[in-house]
Order: sequence, then structure tokens, then C-alpha cells
Amino acid sequence: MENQQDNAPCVGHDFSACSKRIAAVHDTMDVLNGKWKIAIISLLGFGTRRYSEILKEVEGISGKMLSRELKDMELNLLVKRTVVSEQPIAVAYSLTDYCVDLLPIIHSLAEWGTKHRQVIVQQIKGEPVLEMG
Amino acid sequence: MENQQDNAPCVGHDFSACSKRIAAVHDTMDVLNGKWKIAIISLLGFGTRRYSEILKEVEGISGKMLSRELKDMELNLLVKRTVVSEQPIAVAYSLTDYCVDLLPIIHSLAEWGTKHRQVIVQQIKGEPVLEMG
DNA sequence: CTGCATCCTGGGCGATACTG
DNA sequence: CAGTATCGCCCAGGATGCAG
Repeated sequence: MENQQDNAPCVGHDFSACSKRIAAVHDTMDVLNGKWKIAIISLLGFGTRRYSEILKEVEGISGKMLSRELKDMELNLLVKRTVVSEQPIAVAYSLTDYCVDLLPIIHSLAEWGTKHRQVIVQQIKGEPVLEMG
Repeated sequence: MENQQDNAPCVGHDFSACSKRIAAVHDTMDVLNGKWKIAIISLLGFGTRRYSEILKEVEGISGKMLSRELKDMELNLLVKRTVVSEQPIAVAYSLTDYCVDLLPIIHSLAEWGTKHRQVIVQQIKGEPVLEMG
């Protein structure tokens, strides 16, 4: 699979390298779908959190969505759910070792986001006010 | 911003590192929103493509969505649009240098997706899944 | 060929109330 | 505190048709 250069053009019938890569990325984004999962992973990357803590620290998420996302992520082996105490109930969530592999990627995403914000700001300041659709 | 260890727990008032990172990732995912942009970038990472080529190679995308995504990505300086010929009209799309920075990340995403697919298949087959955490 | 307008549907997601 | 149930909005995105 890796005898293909990253930036080599893929013309004609050298089709499969492209589509395989696209499919693989699709698999990942399928698991990371929705508005919240990446943020949750990013947060849990800083350490174990309880349900209510995530609710507070992930700005804007509702309880329903948090439950749903967490359950989904558990099924996909991204997070581990641990009942800490029964009365009152407390549940802790942490990343699986396997999901930890995503952290460097997500970190890169964060860095790019920071850079992008600057680039766009420059564009807006620099350009002679063009009306954007 | 980087005096924070990647895996250091962020408790109590060490709140801002978490939320800043989350916000930055959010910025990126905001730009990469929707079902198609990452796939398009991944494809264009293999080389310049024409509109109709992208339409064929990105499995499942409709013409409307492709136009929309491409326009959006152009505004965000992710792709460059070049009119190749007028009669009949032909348009080539390529990644900006700046968007090329995303390729390694997307490549990592692809690798993780491949791995994940295997893990999930193992899990479904009931094979002893690796012990997490 | 490239790309826009229109119509339409599914489901993602928010708000709120409720259970254990 | 953790999680579910219900209701409903809204918009991403599919299908189709038209225009330059």
C-alpha cells in the first residue's frame, strides 16, 4: 500500500490507491461522526472525567447528546465506562489505549485550526472588502 | 500554550488548556464540516483533478454537493480553482500549499481507520478483544 | 462540462421532563 | 448524579432540472 508516494498523481487506472485511502478516512470519520465526539476525546485526553464534568467542560453539549455519544463511543471501543460509586451514582469515562492513538492526530487538528484562524483573519483584513456569498 | 503536557490531567482551574484545545479543534472541524470535504482533500492530495473527475472518484457525492463544498473550500483557502479551457469549459481543482499541511493528518486518519476496521471485526467475531485500560 | 435553483426527506440535535 | 423519553425544529444532503 505504501509503494505509492503521498503526492504522486494517481491517474487513469491507478485508481485504487485513491479510493482505498478515501474509504479508510471515511471509516474513521464514520466513527467520529457528529458534532461532539472529537471534542469529547480531546477533553478526555487531558484525563478521566465524570459524566457531569464532561457536560460542563464541553461547551454547549446537551445531556441527551452526551449520553448518546458516550454510548456510541463505548461500542466503538473509544472510551471505557467505569461506575465509581453507586449511591449517589458516579461514572467515570476514560479513553481506551487504542483511542489514545487518536490524540496526536487531534492535537495536529488543533494546531491547524489555530493557524487557520489566523490565516482567515489576515485574509479579511488584507482584502479590499469583498462581499462573500 | 505548550507548557501543558499532552496527557497531564487538567483539574480544577487548569481549565483553559482543555477548552482552548477543544476550541481549536472545533475551528478545524468547522472548516472540514459535512460529509465530503475530507474525502475531497484526500483525493486532491493525489493530484489535481477536474470537477467531473472528482465527481466520479468521490463515491456517492452529488453534483450539487460537490459544487457547494468546493466553493466553500475555496473561500476557506483550501483549494485553488483554475479554469483550464473555455470551450468546452474545464475547471481544475488543486490543494493550496496551506491545505497540504492537512495531508499528513488525513493520512493518519486513514491509517487509524484501517486499524479500527480490523479491531471492530475482531470484536464482532467474538475473538478475545484486546484488554483496554 | 461546470454549476446553480428547487423541491423534499431523514435524522441530527436541542429543550424539557422524567426515572433510578 | 447518570441516563431515558418525548417532541419538534431545522438543515445537510439527495434527486432532478435548467443555464452558461
